[in-house]
Amino acid sequence: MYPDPMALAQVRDVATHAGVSPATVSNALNHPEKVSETTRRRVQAAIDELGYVRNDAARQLRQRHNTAVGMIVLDVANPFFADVVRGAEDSLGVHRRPVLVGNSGQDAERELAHLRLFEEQRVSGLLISPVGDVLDRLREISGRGTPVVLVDRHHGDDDFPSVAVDDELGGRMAAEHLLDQGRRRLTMIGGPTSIRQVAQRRAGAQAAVDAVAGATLTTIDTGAMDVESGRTGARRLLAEDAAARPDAIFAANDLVALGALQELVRAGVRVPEDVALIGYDDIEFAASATVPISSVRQPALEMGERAAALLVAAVDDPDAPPEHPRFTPTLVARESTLGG
Amino acid sequence: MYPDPMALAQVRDVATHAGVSPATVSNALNHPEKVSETTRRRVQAAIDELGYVRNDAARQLRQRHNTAVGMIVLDVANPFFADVVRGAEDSLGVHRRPVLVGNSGQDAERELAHLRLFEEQRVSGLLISPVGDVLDRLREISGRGTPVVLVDRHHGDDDFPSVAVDDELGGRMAAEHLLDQGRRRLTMIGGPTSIRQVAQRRAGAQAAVDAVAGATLTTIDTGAMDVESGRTGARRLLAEDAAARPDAIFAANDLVALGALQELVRAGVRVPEDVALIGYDDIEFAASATVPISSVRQPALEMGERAAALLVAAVDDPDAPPEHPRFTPTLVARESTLGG
DNA sequence: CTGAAAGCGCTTACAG
DNA sequence: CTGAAAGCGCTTACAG
Repeated sequence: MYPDPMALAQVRDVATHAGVSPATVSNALNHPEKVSETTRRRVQAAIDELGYVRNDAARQLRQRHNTAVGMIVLDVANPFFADVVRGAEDSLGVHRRPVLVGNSGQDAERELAHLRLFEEQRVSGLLISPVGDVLDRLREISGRGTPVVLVDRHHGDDDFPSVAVDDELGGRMAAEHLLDQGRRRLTMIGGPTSIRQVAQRRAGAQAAVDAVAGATLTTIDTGAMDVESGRTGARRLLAEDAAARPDAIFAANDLVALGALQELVRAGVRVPEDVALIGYDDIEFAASATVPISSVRQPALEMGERAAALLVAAVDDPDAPPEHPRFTPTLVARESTLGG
Repeated sequence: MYPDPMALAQVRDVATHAGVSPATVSNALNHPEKVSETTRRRVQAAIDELGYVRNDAARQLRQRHNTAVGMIVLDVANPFFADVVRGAEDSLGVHRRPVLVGNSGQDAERELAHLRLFEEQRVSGLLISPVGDVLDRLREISGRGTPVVLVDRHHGDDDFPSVAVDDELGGRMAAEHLLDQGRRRLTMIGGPTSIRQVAQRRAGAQAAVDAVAGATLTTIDTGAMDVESGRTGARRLLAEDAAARPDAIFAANDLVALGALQELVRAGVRVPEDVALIGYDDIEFAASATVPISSVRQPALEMGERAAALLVAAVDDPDAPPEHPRFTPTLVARESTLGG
């Protein structure tokens, strides 16, 4: 079906060219200390001359070991996850492990496809921030020998290590901050609520609201968590009766907050005077928005680094008890919630 | 060195379990039309029961063909490239080709490492926006049979297809817009200038400035193109004598523009009254900045889609003459350059 | 429609 | 330090 790649040089060609055996070529490449200086140089010269490029599939098949690590994230276009990935890459780079990144885009099917692909590739480990209901699937994969580390998520009964931030606490911090500013009619924008992060942040906010008499929390489920969803959510909110309108918005993440802000500004609604606005993640762009956006900060880089470290530990010792480090979110108050 | 993965089920186990031969298992999986309905179901049942997961390395070795495509981008954390990747993924997904993304992070060494890894993996093609001086390297790779498509770059004498935007035109548009607003002392912030995009945008801006008597263009080379570089660049600019200060900034991309804006606002410099500011790429966050930032828009999604299409075409017919579609940038004027 | 045999391109014991 | 032989787990002609 596809054109045959032209005849590439193989170990045996290199061997012939250098006047040694294939085994020696392989040793020169993989165990240089086993080969004499002279031979090594002759082999290298032959490699350069022939433009030999090792076939990784054959190598992996024989070695029964793939150094690469697979990473599946909710949304690569979200700067928060971009930073988590960067943290993992930095950490794994030290161990000379390439990171293959798969983007689920909050789509459960794409998530499954990536899981399958990575397992077929026999990656040495898997880092994942799950969208769908894949815990059973992950248990199977892990049971077959591929270590799994959960990123940005933790179940009490998890069989695998995880790195998480206390989302319930974060949600509570966001809501308490809004309440402290005198706001009482809160709305949360984001979704889908089936995503654990969203549900937990909402639960935390609900707890804070319940503790204050007369305070309320409603929800606008946008089904996604990008800038466009923020715009949609804000539009739905603006369609409501102005009198009943909330006086504070808790956006499930900063992308949503940015979209909501755009729409509010366009509609002439003043932030924070008419509506206070707080986001989540504290991505770089929150601070430089039209109105600088308050946010609940998560340590993205550190989370990625730590997750990678847990994975390397699990690869080295599959029987070690799983750790579940938990990071604490911090509130970053800016103009969008202050001085309203 | 690493713990042996436990004995996973293999085709022969599935075959035994289903009471057929390994060849039939393989056919059931890869050429279902060659296998009877009953047999196919028995095989599938055995697969499910044993939790068989195909070994991709063995498959690839035998098939001599990898469907995956490798993509190397300058900076995954830049929303512009995130969109280019998304465009490529959308387009390649239709052809059922997974995209493996490698991030060079504007680092020539990481770029080479990814090139080597992808070629060893025998990816069916390579999409790359090059950082370093890798054209010779790419010619070798392409000569060995891996089709290469250049993204966001075009050399007149390229042996491979490419997708590009006219950066010189974009640079000229940015500068002309600033000049039209009555600005005369322009500064470009970005870098390194060794990156072709930066050099060409600058050349275009220079041409525009040269056409206007009394207009000048200076450069602040920041060595990188992220938000932090924008801050650094603006700080260096603010350290200059206020009288000699430029009245307009052309940031090499929007991340740099956002960083510069942050620093200017902090220093109490008014945008656009004291200094006009224009960026490049028109990422989503430019429009929602403290002061909405003017920008030169590049069609990121379309570029990714088109590049992927060219790659698929090159895979299907390696001897087709390379195409070099070129997109036209468009100016998006916002508050940061208007009404100063 | 099904199966026996060969082979993809490496690396790994093992013997020398 | 070097090489002959075996084998990693699949898929592909080919024969039946």
